[in-house]
Amino acid sequence: MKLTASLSKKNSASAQKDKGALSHPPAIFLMGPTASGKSNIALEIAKHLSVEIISVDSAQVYRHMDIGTAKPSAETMASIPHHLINLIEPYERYSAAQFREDALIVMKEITGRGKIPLLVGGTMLYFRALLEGMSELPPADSGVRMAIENKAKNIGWLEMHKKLQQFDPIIATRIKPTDSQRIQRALEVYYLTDEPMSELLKKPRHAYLPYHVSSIALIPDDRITLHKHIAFRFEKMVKLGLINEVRAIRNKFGLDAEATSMRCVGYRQACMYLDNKISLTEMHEMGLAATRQLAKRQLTWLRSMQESKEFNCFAENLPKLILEFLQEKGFEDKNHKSSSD
RNA sequence: GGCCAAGUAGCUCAGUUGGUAGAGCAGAGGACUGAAAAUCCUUGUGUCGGGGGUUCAAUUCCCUCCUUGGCCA
Repeated sequence: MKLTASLSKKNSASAQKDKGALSHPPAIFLMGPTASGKSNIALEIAKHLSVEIISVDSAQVYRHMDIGTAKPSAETMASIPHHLINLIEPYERYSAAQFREDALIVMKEITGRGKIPLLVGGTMLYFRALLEGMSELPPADSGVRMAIENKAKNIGWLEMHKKLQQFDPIIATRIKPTDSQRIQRALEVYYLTDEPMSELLKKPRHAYLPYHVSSIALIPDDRITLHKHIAFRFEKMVKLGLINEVRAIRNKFGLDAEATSMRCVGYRQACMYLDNKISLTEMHEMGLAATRQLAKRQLTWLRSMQESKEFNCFAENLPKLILEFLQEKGFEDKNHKSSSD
């Protein structure tokens, strides 16, 4: 129960940016690894501020995937507006770029209603896409991707990497010959645009975010406690019927283990179990490990973002401290509006 | 109680014809531009169950004890 750090890196540039940003409407970012208690804090904030919640979560965009993605309950969603949840079917595709687009629209709508957008989630790439924008690159093209994949099946990704080296040596040094996914993307961009991806990345990004953002990161100061929360939550999901949920989705849509949605933590392991690849015990163990690894990667993101930005970190689930922090930032409690300042 | 097998990294197990040991998984750290809950990189010293013996040298061979399985009583 303590504040680990309240870093606010104030260089002249960011101070200047702040001044300009004052005219912008406010927005709150609440980030944290899985099972860190983001949702509860968000609800606590919602009791005091006029907010609408935007989910920043690459798994909650899928419909029917409720248990394993820890979606808020129907009651919660009814009592306070939630956005960017249940957008697509499990066989469809979403992306960071799509998120940025969607989030900007929803944020504008919320602001238009005189409310504050509260962005809550653990998909740090999405947060970054929103904050820093994305380069102008072509969207995924399933035809091109399939062609690349088929070629790779024949000659192997190492050879594909060598190809990439010819088209775009700069990006090829950045991408490891083992990183099939990024090799595929870089080749895809080249085939679609006839330009090396590294050139396209040099051009200025669309980074416009007309909001005065206050960022909060929930960083548990004790990994063991986080792991306990993760274990507790995963077991709960299994008890609630995670495996049945996965079975139903696969029956309904005929998805195989290759589907992006079925690669989500928990879903992937449930698929392996349903395909008789692993036992039930192994499903538990592997699901837990995958969740821990996800949390670790999310924390890596948070640490690296912490170094580059104004960023306020809280150790534990401390609604009170966070509300105080938000009040310092100028947010007024809706329950006693006139009293403050 | 008798016989057999096994005890080596957090876990599962290799291995050393005697020169103090290494894989997978887990864990930790990192990268990250339309799949990101994805994809990928780096990272392995541990009384080789305890004690004793043989030996220049034992985790390895011998004896003994302990523990855990299995079989027989």
